[in-house]
Amino acid sequence: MNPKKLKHLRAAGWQAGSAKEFLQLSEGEAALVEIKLALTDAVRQARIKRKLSQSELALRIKSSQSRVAKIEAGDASVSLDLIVRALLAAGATRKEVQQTFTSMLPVAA
Amino acid sequence: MNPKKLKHLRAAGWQAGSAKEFLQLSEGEAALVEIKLALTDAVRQARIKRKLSQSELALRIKSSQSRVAKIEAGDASVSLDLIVRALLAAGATRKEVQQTFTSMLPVAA
DNA sequence: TATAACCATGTCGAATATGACATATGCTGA
DNA sequence: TCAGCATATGTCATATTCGACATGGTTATA
Repeated sequence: MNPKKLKHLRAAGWQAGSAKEFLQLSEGEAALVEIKLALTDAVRQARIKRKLSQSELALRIKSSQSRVAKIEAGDASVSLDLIVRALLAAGATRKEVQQTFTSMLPVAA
Repeated sequence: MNPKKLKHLRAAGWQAGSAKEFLQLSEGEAALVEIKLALTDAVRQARIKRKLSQSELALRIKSSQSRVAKIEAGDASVSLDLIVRALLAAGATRKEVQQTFTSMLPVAA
């Protein structure tokens, strides 16, 4: 399975359920991917809202422009830790992070 | 200060003995730590609620009992990715996680 | 006591994520 | 046209995180 295809699948309009089936992800894995995507979208939105460049955001999290680009591109090599650090550094409040995160969780088990 | 949280902070690599050093945490770093703590608490609560042992949960995420113990202990070597995988595998619902967040001390921003 | 189930903690080689760097593309204003 | 800035993408040595294992503590049941 090639995780990099995820971005292209999404761009092509694939929905979560079908992408999950196509990539043969387990329920938990699929949910984690969806959570990550929601948070990476939030990173880009927060960064642009604050008129920060990727380089400026990279400085705040002591990382590099290329890695910020990978965060926003949904690159498979990026950890959830780094995504959340970037989101907070982009000015999102912890409450916003919590809401973005929990909104992606299942309503019932 | 809550001794359990103290332990978690120390495990996360911070010296929680002095307020001076505590203040050297950036807003984002502090927020990330608190988010992680809330989620590790949620993992344990969800696991126990469903009467799973650490070994059984470990099986579900293809990990080991020792790593599940470290997740729940807030060990610094555990990634946010793994915490969330465990949370999902433990069958946590949106409401449960929201309640775990809410049970934390309210923090401005 | 003893046996078993469960959990905590330390260690270690292997696997994965990291920042840095090079370089390409695209866009905008002089 | 072109210079400059922002962003995208690939590579790589290093740092971090991983599962696995060993081991000890606690509790319950016989």
